[in-house]
Amino acid sequence: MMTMAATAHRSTPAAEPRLGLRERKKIKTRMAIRKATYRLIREQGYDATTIEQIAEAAEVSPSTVFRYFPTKEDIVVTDEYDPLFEELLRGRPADEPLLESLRYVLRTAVEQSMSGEYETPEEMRLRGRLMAEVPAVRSRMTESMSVTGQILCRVAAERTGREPDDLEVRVYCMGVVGAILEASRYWAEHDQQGDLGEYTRRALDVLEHGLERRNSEAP
Amino acid sequence: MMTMAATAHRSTPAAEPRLGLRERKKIKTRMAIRKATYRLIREQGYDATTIEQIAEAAEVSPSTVFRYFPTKEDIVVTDEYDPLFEELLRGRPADEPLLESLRYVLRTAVEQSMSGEYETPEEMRLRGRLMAEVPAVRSRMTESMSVTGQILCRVAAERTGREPDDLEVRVYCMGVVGAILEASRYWAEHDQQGDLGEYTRRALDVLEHGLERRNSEAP
DNA sequence: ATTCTTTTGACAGTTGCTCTCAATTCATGG
DNA sequence: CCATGAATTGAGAGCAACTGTCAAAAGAAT
Repeated sequence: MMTMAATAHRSTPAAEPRLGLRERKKIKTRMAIRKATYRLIREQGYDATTIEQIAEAAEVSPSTVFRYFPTKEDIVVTDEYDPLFEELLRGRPADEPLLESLRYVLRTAVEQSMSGEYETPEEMRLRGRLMAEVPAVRSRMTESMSVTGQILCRVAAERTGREPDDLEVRVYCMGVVGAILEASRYWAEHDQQGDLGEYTRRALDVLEHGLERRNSEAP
Repeated sequence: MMTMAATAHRSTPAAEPRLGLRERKKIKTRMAIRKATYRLIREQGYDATTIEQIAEAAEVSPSTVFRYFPTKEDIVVTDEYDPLFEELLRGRPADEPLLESLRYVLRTAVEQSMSGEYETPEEMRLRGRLMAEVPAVRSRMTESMSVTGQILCRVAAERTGREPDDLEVRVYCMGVVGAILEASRYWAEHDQQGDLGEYTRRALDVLEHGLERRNSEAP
């Protein structure tokens, strides 16, 4: 999930000697492909950047690129925050209202992604720009959010004692996801100037109170 | 908009002699391409159907197919109900709560599309199946819904006296759209057995009252 | 060192999609 | 009815994303 945050660089380079050489190499090529992609897109734009160029810049074969990422959009979009999202969400008390939990989780997630701990601010800005400008990327990002929606469905189902496939549960969760995604798009379209955290907070307020009520500025 | 309904065959074949020969031919080839596509997909599946085959079956050149539809998904997905949607919506009294207006509009739209007036039930079923089974189609359909969301934004903005680009307006509308889309998906995934009209009604109920309240069965 | 497994690269092929250009078809005014 | 001009089409070349196969190379296990 998260639209704005992704690509966790959890592995401090020489940090986990438990992993075999193979695993470490995989992580390295994965990062190499992404780095190369980011650089090339920054230099010449998304469409002008071909898989071949990416492969050459990352010093792998084109086949390898496709082995690591099913589509070109995925190189940019792929989002490893879903597990964190679920963990944070399940960490909240089960009797807390779902929107309240989301307020906390989203605030935390935004803070973390803005802090530059998981990825550089430039990478974040670039992804935001691409989300706003390149239809294919935007579309892929929406798909990605629907996976997050499924996680939300499971949690919501548990809390309300329903099935995860329950119509009401699914509808509610996709409504929430749609709203949050739109807040992110708003942020991206406005040159990422505003405070994304505040936008998502306002998004949840709207979900809770509807449109009539004016922007509540209280915490 | 509408996910379930599309492809209005408004033109009774020899109905509008006001249009020039050119216009009429355009409409005819457009329909021919779609008919051919539907038939081929029904016979051999979506992926196995190529643009070349479609062109041959519709008796036009491949270039012409692309001239009429920017992508292959669009042949299936393209949805001409947005104008109707906007018309119906604006026909409602301006002081009516937005969700109430939507209830009416969606009910009407579902009825019309189920009645088989605009397209055959088979075409509708096929589109539903593809939406559930083919990722590319589902994705394109989501994009299409976001256009509907913009219409909704404009109307919502007028009614509440805000800008169409207002964050709250956009978030609210995309929440609504996400919820409705999910109801349609639910319907499609469950073999289109249930009552789509009821599903969308329940979707709006959830948006209004949240998840806690149990399925209200009263009108 | 040897086998065995995983990962990789080379390569060929398919398909969606774009672009250009010449030929055809239709609309229009004389 | 015909000539002129505009729109529509078809043919074809070309590009890039993606798939599949297969043999070579690299890491793991004995």
